[in-house]
Amino acid sequence: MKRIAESTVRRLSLYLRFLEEFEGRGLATISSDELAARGGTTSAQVRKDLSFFGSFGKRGLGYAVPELAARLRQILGLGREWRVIILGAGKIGSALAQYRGFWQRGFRITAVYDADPAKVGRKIDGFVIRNIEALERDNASERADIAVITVPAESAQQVVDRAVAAGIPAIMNFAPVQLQVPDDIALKTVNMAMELEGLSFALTNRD
Amino acid sequence: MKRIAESTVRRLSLYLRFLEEFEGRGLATISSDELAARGGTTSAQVRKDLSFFGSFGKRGLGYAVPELAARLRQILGLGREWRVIILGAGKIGSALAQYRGFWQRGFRITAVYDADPAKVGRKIDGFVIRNIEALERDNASERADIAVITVPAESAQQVVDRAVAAGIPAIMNFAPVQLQVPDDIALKTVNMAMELEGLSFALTNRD
DNA sequence: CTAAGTTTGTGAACAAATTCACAAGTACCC
DNA sequence: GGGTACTTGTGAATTTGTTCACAAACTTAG
Repeated sequence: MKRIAESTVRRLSLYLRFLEEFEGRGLATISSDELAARGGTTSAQVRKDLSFFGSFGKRGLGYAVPELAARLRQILGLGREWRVIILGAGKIGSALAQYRGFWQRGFRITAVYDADPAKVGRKIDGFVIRNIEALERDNASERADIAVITVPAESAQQVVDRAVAAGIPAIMNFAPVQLQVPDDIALKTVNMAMELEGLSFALTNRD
Repeated sequence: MKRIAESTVRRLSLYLRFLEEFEGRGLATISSDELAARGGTTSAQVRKDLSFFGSFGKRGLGYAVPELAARLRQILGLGREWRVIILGAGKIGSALAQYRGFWQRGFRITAVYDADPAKVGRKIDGFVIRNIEALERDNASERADIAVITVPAESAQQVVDRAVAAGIPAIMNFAPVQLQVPDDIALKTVNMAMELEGLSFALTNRD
């Protein structure tokens, strides 16, 4: 298959969200124009994005809402459950552990780890915080799909190295650093400081 | 000035982080090659990014670390303090209110709001949670620069509408929805569900 | 002062992503 | 059944972003 741009994947994710909303309202079909208006893009963009994966619409009519939603879920790999562990039981890690929105889309948090002996053994939302020293051993049997990194910047690289060594194939990084991982590991970084600086730039350089 | 791509701004932010690290180690100069290696890009990209704003280097030598850092801070608008309010005192909002990393870069959290009467009046990290009904009134005198939206998806649009009506010119959105704002308002959305779906896609469609 | 060795800044070439534009289907009405 | 009104799917055109490649400028050594 042709390589798919990251921006395309993000938009598919958006489209799916809208489709689910329409599905809830019981609408049967939707046009690329309606999807586009909702997502702040153009109808041509919507059709091009979908065309990478096949042709799902009916000319003159549009797309069948439940079918397109099902196809997008399949494309995005949301037809299964993903096992997610959280590394770092600080403020952000704890907040994510308690966030219900993930469960809904098939992302199951299966464990929370921390390096601080004072935190290990305590509970967050039903999870007993485990010692990060046990990560490799635990993961030999528990096999997580995604590790969420919420440790301080200073220790993020060594924690991600451990996660990779333990065989975890995807990393979602919240630490404000650029992490190095092997090519075959999927990595996404959410850097709030960088986003704020983007706003700072926009506010400073507007006409 | 020519329009600057968002990707360029993100990289400037990265470069600045590295420069500050180098500054801390007392290094006097750095080449575009060294900066590039650190940020996972190319030296040509670094030079092109900087060239939009002027020419800061010395041929044969590289860039003076403290000077380039200062220029980048100026370009990104980090030479001043930004007043930030948090709208939504749930798990994520509270975690952000307590996060120290923002302060360091000049983003000062000045207030936390919530709509839930049970939360209003309580304290988070020294901030008394205010009633969101008071937003417009408060902001007439307090004039925040950036509003961080951490309310549930259902109420995010109405909250952002209020923030815009109150005269806040920049929005950082953590609610998992696509917000509509006027053209002259700066908006960044961090959607964790979407990032996770990106990882799901990567894990599903790798060779 | 000259020669050798670096490294910047930038137009030009290239690649990637988006938008255009239109033929080819489909539905609906009379 | 024929005509009208829509809407998709997709090559081609355009725009945007990245990489190349090299002259110009500077440093250092002798």
